[in-house]
Amino acid sequence: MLLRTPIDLGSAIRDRRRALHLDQNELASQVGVSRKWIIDAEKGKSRAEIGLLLRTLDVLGLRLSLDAGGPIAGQNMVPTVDIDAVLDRARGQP
Amino acid sequence: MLLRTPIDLGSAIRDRRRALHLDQNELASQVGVSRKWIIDAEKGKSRAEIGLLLRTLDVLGLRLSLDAGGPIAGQNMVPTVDIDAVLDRARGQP
DNA sequence: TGATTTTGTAACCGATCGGTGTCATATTGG
DNA sequence: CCAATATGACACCGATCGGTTACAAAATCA
Repeated sequence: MLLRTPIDLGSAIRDRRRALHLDQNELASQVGVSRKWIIDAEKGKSRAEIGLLLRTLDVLGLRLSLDAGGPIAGQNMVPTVDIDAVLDRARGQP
Repeated sequence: MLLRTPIDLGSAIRDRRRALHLDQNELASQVGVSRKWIIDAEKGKSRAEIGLLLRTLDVLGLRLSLDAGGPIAGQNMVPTVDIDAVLDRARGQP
């Protein structure tokens, strides 16, 4: 699943918690946070701490992976060329 | 790349920022945060807000994906069986 | 249906956030 | 070498965090 917003993350947490048949209290105590925090996180709180979120995903058996946005769906097309190398080569041949 | 800790995330942010030849000020203004925040985030601050982090990854053209931990490296082996279905079936045959 | 469990909301609190500004220390370029 | 740029660290501030407690609403189940 692709994560774009905190709401995506919250939904994933809630779905996974339910799939594992855990209530908010169980999850909270396993993660080491209050039930209030779980509620907010599942609502997609944008100011939630990354550390607590990572611990939550770990407890839920969810893995986060990071990679450069592909050219297909990428709204951030980034060239792979090494600009410095290109310039250095250009300067070497005046 | 696999993300386990906020430090992993911070390193990825720094590496990507440098690969794009952005300084901390450039990145900060594009993300809409202070340079102080970029410094802390790259250091792997565990209490950084998820919302700002997601915006940062977006600016850097990095994508986050989430999936259930596989059985190979998984320290959280979770059975796929639907316990409720199993129990319902058991009750159906007394 | 009634009883139990689960979930949502609110107020209060100390702790910590992120922004701003400044200065010192690398690091880079000529 | 010096100058310019980039990075790190610090103090100060208002805003907001997450924890706690309590109560109400909703969902679940016999």
